[in-house]
Amino acid sequence: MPYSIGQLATAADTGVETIRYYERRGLMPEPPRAASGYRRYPEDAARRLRFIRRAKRLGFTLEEIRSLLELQAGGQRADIKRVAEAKLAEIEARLGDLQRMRATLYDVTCRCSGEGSVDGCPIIETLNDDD
Amino acid sequence: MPYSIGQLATAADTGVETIRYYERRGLMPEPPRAASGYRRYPEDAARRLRFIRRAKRLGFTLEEIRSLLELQAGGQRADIKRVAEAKLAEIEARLGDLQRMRATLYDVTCRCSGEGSVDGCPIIETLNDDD
DNA sequence: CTTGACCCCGTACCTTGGTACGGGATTATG
DNA sequence: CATAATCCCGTACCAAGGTACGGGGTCAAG
Repeated sequence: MPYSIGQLATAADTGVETIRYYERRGLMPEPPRAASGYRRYPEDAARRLRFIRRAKRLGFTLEEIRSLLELQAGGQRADIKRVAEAKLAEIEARLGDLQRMRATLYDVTCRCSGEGSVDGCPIIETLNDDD
Repeated sequence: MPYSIGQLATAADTGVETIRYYERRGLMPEPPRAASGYRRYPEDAARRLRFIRRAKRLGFTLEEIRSLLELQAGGQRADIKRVAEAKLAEIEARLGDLQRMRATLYDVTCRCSGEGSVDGCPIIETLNDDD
């Protein structure tokens, strides 16, 4: 007994609009239709939606997830690994950026007494000083 | 001798459109105009643009920068510090998210041999397994 | 004094990941 | 069988931070 789009949305804890959006983006295959035009999803559709959600949590974009799903259905393990390693590198780069931001913000908030006028506030001075 | 918007853009290494956008967003004050309607920027306009760029590099949004600029021109140091501490907390939260992503991605790419078909690929299995 | 570079303004467009709206058809419930 | 819930489709809208475009006015050099 196939799912309607609403039942699938409930089963996968997502929105109907989201499923239709994923279909437009090529992440969900176009399902067969009833005579009325209603989408009829097979059992494994919910599994695919969960795959998408987990991949999102790992930082993959929808476009990347689309290609992971393609590779899952007919690619080499090496291709998958390449995609994952690229994402790992990207995340490490973002981590580096954020760590630099944190270091500066931490330094600057520690040095700010939090009392008095803004004149001489180390936070403002840091933003005004040359790099 | 005041800057034209193009000269200011060159001096601050930004785009003309960006300056006009910052003006609309309330980050740059509306400058006096020549009789022709051309904007005439005072000397310190470039300094303000550099302030904005540095604040962006620390992770502040334009809206937050707008309020930092307001506070700079008449606030208490405590207000500045509150804004900076909130941003620090936000960045630390994002760091936590990214570190969790990195840990999983690192684990999963290490466990993937990178050879053979996708069947049994630990990356794909991780994405298919229950949380 | 003409030509090109610059400036004006308003508006549309871009990315990413959806969400909302509206009008019309269908299905499920009481 | 009437009515509510669900579904269809296309399109518009949201955040954020800009970028691009088009039609027209202005300024500087040759």
